[in-house]
Amino acid sequence: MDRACRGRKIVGVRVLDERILEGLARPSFSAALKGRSIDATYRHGKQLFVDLGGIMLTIHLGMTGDVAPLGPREHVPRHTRALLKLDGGLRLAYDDPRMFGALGVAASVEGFVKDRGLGPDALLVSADEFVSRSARSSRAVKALLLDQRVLAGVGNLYADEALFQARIHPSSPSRGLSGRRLEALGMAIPRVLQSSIAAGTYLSNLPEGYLLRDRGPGAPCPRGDGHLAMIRVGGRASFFCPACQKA
DNA sequence: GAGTATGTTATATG
DNA sequence: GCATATAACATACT
Repeated sequence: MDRACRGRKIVGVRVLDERILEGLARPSFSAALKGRSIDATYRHGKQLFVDLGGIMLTIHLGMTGDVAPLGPREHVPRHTRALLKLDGGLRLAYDDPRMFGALGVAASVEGFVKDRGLGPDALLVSADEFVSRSARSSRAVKALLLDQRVLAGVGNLYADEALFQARIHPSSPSRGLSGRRLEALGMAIPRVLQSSIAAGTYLSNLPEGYLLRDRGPGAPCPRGDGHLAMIRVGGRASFFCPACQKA
């Protein structure tokens, strides 16, 4: 998106379904964006920001959202909820079947992060900082990983992977874990995310030994320690190896 | 029709 | 007050 759109001017805004707008209505959203140029793009956790010089367009993809630059003849995706027309004939589609994502406007990245109480970015966080933010909680460690106020950017799948790599049972209360264990988890988080990026987010392209390459009930443990089990933690399906991730 | 799904948040319950 | 659980959002798929 940055490559395709940086330097372009927004010449038209079409909101096809107003329900994806967060905190403002169609007319003010369009007015805020129209005529502005895309200066830069930023990210904090799962939240995306498009710097329009003075204001930020905020984008969250939810579970099924996608931002797609479209060529002049290219078809608009089926569940496009908003369409930005850029100069030079380029269009940018926000496609989101389940509409769990959202578009909005914010004054700055810092302000947005503060307002939402988002934790540090999971890709950049140090193991020490992760440990200090999670060590004293009685909550299940997986619920902490998914709590964007503790750490911003880890979702259900990558939480499972990081816990597997650190050999931690997903429902362990984090305060019962040794400093060493928590530190191993803190180191696993950015490593897992980097691997996923390197794999183009295709789970089958992840390195050997990753649980996510075959995450399903009864799938073999990549370490050869039996097979995976599924439980619910924090309402989310959680796959783990009962043999190497002991409670 | 039931149940599931890579997310977040408001409300309910213990 | 705290933590956890559930519902809600909307669509696709098995």
